Amino acid sequence: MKIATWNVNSLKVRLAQVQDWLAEHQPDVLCLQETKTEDANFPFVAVQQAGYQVVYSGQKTYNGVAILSRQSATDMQYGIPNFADEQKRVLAATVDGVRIVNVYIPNGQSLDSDKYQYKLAWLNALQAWLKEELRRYPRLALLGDYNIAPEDRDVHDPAAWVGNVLVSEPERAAFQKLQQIGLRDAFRLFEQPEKSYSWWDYRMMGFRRNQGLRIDHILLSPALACSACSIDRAPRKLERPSDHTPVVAEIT
DNA sequence: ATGGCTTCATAGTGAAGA
Repeated sequence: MKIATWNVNSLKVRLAQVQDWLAEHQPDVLCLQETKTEDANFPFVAVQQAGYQVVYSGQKTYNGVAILSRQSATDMQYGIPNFADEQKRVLAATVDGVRIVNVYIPNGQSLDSDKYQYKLAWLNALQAWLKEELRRYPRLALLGDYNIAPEDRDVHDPAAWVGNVLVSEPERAAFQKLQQIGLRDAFRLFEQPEKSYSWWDYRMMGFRRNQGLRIDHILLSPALACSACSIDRAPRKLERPSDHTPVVAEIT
């Protein structure tokens, strides 16, 4: 089963790229973040014509998540249970016996921002929920834009990023806490090229100079075996790309 | 250099992203 995650930074702008990517890679599941699309405007006909079913939870301007799947999704969960949040950042569903949890974790903006406190509280609620969810669904995959670079090797210039969101110690601790409840970083189960990133700043020719971060991840529960995991840089080279690129894993 | 791009909502710029 091939599963993937991609922050598209507006599904409206990136729809043709998503269609092309689906046709080329034929994933069983594709989790999208930052669709920035209200549910009433979701392009579900285009997705259906590409051969996929889809569930989505979106809003105007910001956030928005969707799960595209070959087989139908069941037992949908919108948002983190018992965690009040206007922002559409979480969508879970079961596909082919695998619990797919699609997350767009808050950015945090800066360490002194209220949004950073929101991010840490959000991560705490996510971890508490997933601990329960793993009991209900031993076969679980957590995919999405985490807005956390787990280690210095996931950062093009760690010294330049000190004191920034995405790399701070509390954020990395939250990531490790997800690993402590059993989730494994699929990407790090395999030998990978050095300087592997999933996001590059639009500015300063970030992609051309490979000044990026690895902040999009696929975490897998112990019950899921994984035979491959890679980052697909190709869509980042297209005209009008998303600043993120897809991460793909093959699980059984 | 608190910039630099891109998106959205909006109708000239501002917020937000990472």
